[in-house]
Amino acid sequence: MPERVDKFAARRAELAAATLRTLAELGYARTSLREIAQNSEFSHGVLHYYFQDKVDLITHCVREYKAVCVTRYDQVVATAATPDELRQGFLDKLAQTLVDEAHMHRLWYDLRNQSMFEESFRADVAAIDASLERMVWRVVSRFAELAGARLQVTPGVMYALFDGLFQQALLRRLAGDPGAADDLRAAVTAVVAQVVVLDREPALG
Amino acid sequence: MPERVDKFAARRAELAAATLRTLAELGYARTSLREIAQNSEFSHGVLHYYFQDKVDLITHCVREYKAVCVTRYDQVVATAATPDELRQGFLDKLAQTLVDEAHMHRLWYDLRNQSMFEESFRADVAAIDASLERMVWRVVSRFAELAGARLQVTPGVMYALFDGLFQQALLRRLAGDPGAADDLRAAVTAVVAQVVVLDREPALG
DNA sequence: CAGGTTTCTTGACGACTGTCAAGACTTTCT
DNA sequence: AGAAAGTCTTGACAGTCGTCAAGAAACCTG
Repeated sequence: MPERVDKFAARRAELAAATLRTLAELGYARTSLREIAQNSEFSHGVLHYYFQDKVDLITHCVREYKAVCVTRYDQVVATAATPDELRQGFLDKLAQTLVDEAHMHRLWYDLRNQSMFEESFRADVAAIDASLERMVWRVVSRFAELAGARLQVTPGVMYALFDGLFQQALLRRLAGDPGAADDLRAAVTAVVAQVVVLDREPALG
Repeated sequence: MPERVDKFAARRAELAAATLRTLAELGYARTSLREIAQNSEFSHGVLHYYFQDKVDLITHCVREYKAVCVTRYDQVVATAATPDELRQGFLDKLAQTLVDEAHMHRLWYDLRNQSMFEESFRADVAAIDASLERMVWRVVSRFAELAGARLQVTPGVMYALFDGLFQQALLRRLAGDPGAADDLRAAVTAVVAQVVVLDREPALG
């Protein structure tokens, strides 16, 4: 039994990977099951053997996607010993993933947007969004700790700010703007400078 | 001739309105020409009489959408005489449009996301994004002027921050969260407090 | 090797898509 | 009035879609 279920799970993961590739390439609106199958080594019928229907398939993919994303900066957070080291490491990874995984990021925004229309995605998307928020908060709060500073905004606001900056950078990047990554670094740096305030130095009177 | 072209333009606008209604309701992925026609008083064939194809139709709608959005806060900016008045008026309109026009906003995010996949939308979407950026900047720079304060971020960064906050609020609002609007007001207020700094009072040492 | 189970392919179904041409209806013009 | 131009409907086309059932192929177990 355990071997059977492992093989079954492995196939599911294989097909999920093909689905994610296709979604990242074409977007949700133009991704079909036959196209997904062509991006795998199987035929289109097998998808209904491993997944109940299209929503089940995509939901499963979104959940897998979560695990990958959420740990992106954990290494940096764990090893950085100074605020500068943490900021540099974070900005490096941020700029790198903007460039290297642009297609996956646009997929995430696509699916998050679908959840505004399709009730069925809403719960999973909200859970991932919350995970990303915690991820950002881990980075920023650790930075404040190392810098001996206080944070002037809540985790939710912090995440929204970073997400807005990243999304704008992604739009520019996908439009071919070569300065997108550098500008993102500068923007994040500037915003952090406003929002992270040294102890005993309140921002506004 | 001028009457003819007016009538033609009026029909185009009428069909464009039906298209926007449909897109706001179903999202880009599930909007078909027949569905659009059913939301108008005409049959599906007429769309190809007034528009070249589906992309032409949607592009035209996106351009019309722009004109509506971009002037949302102009009145408030023009009439507000104090920083508090401007902030109150801006926050009121912001919270109101979040609730009243949630469907149109999710459509905008949907189309902006499509531009990450479809080259054909990219130029129009980028133009609208730039207009929105200028709109935000008109509000914020006027606020700084009234308050005798300096802005610590660029227009692009400012817009990205506001957009990120608004998008998170929209997600929560569409998920049924009744506190989304109030939290958006609080978040924007908090961020502005960090980013708008009184003259001769630099933010960080 | 035979028998049964799991896995995968094939082909079909009804429904839906964008597009377009043929023609009917309406309006305008002479 | 009739002719012409503009407007709109209808129905069809070639595709594509998600889904599923029938059966082939591969695999494991006896």
